Amino acid sequence: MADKVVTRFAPSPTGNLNLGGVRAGIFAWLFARHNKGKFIVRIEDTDKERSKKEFEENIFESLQWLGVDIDQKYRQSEHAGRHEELLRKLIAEDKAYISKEKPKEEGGRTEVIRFHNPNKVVTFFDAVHGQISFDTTDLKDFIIAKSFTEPLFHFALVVDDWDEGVTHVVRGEDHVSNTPRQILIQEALGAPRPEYAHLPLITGADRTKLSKRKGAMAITEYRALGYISEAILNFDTMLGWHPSDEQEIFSKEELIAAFTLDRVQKSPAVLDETKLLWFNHEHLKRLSDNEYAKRLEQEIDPRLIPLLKERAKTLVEAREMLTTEFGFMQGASPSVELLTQDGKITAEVASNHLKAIADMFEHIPDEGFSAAQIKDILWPYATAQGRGDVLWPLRTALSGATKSPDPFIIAGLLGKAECLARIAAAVEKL
RNA sequence: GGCCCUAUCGUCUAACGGUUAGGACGCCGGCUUUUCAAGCCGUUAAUCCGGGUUCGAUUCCCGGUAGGGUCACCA
Repeated sequence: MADKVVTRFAPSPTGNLNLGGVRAGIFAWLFARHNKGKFIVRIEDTDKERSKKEFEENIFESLQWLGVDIDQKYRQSEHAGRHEELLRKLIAEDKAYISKEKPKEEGGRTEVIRFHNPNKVVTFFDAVHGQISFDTTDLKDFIIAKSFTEPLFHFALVVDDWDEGVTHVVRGEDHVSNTPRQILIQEALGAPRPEYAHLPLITGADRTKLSKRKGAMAITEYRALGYISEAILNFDTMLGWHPSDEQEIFSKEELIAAFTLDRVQKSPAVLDETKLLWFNHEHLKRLSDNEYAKRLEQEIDPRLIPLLKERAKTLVEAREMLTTEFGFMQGASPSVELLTQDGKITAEVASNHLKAIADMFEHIPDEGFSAAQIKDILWPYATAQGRGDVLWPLRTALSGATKSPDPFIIAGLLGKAECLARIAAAVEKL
């Protein structure tokens, strides 16, 4: 523990980052930040056929959006010289050799570099699973490079982790079975063994690993759907990790302060979008009004923000509400059916109540025309006359909508003159 | 199939040998300023099975079963 903690996230740029993939990055980063260590992102681009620039960009864009700050960035291909050097060294020491092969496919290569497997049992300690042992004999003399300039990821990864001083390898559980061969390479190279922590997988409803093929959404798609980064970060962390108390909503700083590897779950977790929606709403509610407006990225009456926070679970939903539940801000033209609740209230009753309300409104001074004030004045009347009969016509006269906030809030928002105008228009129709 | 990992409400999880097995999401029901949300209250719901160890197992051990991961000249 004397050494400074160094972790890394090593994605291959072969697809957009999804909740499963980024989880390894988040945990490695959380662990580094919690221990005041260093966090590295290394793009594993040794597979030139499948690696794409756009995916690399998507990875960095997603991390940045989530607030996962990076101390150092590498690209594996930048280290080709070093990989070749150590490949030659291993061969010189007879720990690896050039192997003649019969090509598997048309035009395949006839030579590859294989590792001299010492055929031993490798035991390592995993921070989440405890001790794990493998007999590496099954691995045979596995291939570590296609050629001196084309190392395979097992080899390149070990070299890079060593050179970059990585002390803790935090990654998905799908890598446990890769670990023994990487340890063998480390030992041949004389590289130190880092600590390992293999995270449980995140699965879809079918309980298999999340993958783009099965429609796992990219982080950037969640953003487009109106999710905010605080919620994604919090939710993704809670999938497979749990604090010692019952707190559920965490800010980024709280997550860093609370995160430890020993509270990481051993078993895989199913991704539940419903709970994500709840997390999103909770974090949306916690945003300051200013911040909320900024995230909405559109002009909005600031008085609407607290109401939107209460009702909308995503930013997209909030934007939609501006034209539905809050469409009354732009005007209202209720039908007679709406005003009378499809005839449940007679036109005469509705009309009389509206006239009475207009009269009461007239007597409220402009500066006292607030939701609370209006309610105080109207409530006794509504209670005496039948709340449904009074409040429904009023709400629909003002909103023209089946769904809206309550009539007092609407009235406060519209102001006295507008209310009187809309009530008069409704009375006219009845 | 070999090897490895895992196993508590539908889902995320708590309980590091002794609890009426706790919380959250969802569902359902109720209440509320009788629209729609939100909010509040409540209900429903779980230790995979079988053996041990122990005075006592969700917890420790073994076996079974089930699920997953991995077995590339991908990462």
